[in-house]
Amino acid sequence: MTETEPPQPPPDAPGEPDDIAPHLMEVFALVGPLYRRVQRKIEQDAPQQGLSVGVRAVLDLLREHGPMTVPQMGRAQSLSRQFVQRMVNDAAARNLVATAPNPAHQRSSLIRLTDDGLAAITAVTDREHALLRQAGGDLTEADVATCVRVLARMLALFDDVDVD
Amino acid sequence: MTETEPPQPPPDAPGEPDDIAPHLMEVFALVGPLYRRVQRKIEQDAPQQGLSVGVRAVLDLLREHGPMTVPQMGRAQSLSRQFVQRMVNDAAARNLVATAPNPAHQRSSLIRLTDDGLAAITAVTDREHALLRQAGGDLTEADVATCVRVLARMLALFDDVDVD
DNA sequence: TGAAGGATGACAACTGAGTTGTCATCTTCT
DNA sequence: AGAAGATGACAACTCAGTTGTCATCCTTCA
Repeated sequence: MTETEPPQPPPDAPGEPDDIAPHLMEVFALVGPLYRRVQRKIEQDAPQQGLSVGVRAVLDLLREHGPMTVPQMGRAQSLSRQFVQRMVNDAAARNLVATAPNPAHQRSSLIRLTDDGLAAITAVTDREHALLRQAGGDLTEADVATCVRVLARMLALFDDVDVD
Repeated sequence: MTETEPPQPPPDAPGEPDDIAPHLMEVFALVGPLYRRVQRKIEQDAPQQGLSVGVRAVLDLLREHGPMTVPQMGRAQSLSRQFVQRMVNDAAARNLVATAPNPAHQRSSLIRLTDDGLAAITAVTDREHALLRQAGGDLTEADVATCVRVLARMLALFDDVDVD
């Protein structure tokens, strides 16, 4: 980074020992740029597969969770049902996913990964694993676990923001 | 969250004790939804001020860093110069920022917060502080600091992704 | 059993963030 | 002085994601 200063939180009232709100603001400040760069990187990394972040998210979810319906995926990622549907349609057009009959629901079929889809998402995540291994450096698993905990906590805070 | 499962990283080769790459992938998985929800929340929270995330980022930067030029801000946030310029123009049209002559550069003037701008960004961040205080819960400052460290590390990884 | 109300798929229009491209002018470097 | 780079201005564009609407299907309950 060339000119990015570490954020200087405005001076605190020294009377409040663990008001962590300003520190959480730093997290926000980091999440924005990180999200943008990761998005750009994903596009750069997988132009041949033509995996948009949306399609990628769908494949990821299916690999981790097994076959699901479109609305289930939307809820799981707090994305609109319609958007997920569009991503699934995209993926289906490329033979990355296929529909399987849903025993529990006639109208809403299960979406599952095809072999092509599994190969595609595996290739992408393998590449990312390799990249992230470089990032490892001085970070311990505990550090990362803590980070995940903090982010999850913040995410939960915004849970009430609903969709659809 | 209703249906979000904790991500199940695909089984690892057990021979590598601290391959943290899969855990960093969890961070990715969290950053996306968090970014989206925060964005939505910012809009909801400040509709009266009409602060888009872009304008908000500009005001934030100016408050923390003092007057800067547009290209400096772009580099600091890894955003395109042109985009930042548009946000600054927006903000200037609402009298949230003003241009000051730049002693070091005739063409590229310094952008500074106006009183209105300071009031606006202060109001917004105060509201956010209040929100985040709720999130505090069982998180310690050390936790959050660790989180910031991890995110910063990941961000640095993507530093080469350049703009303009 | 038969509505009523909710969930789903399909399609379209829209917003907002952010980029890319281009050109003219201004600065800086040699 | 001249070349190369930085800046402002403006426009076109992409991409993520939402909102709205309608018709069909599923579920529940009186």
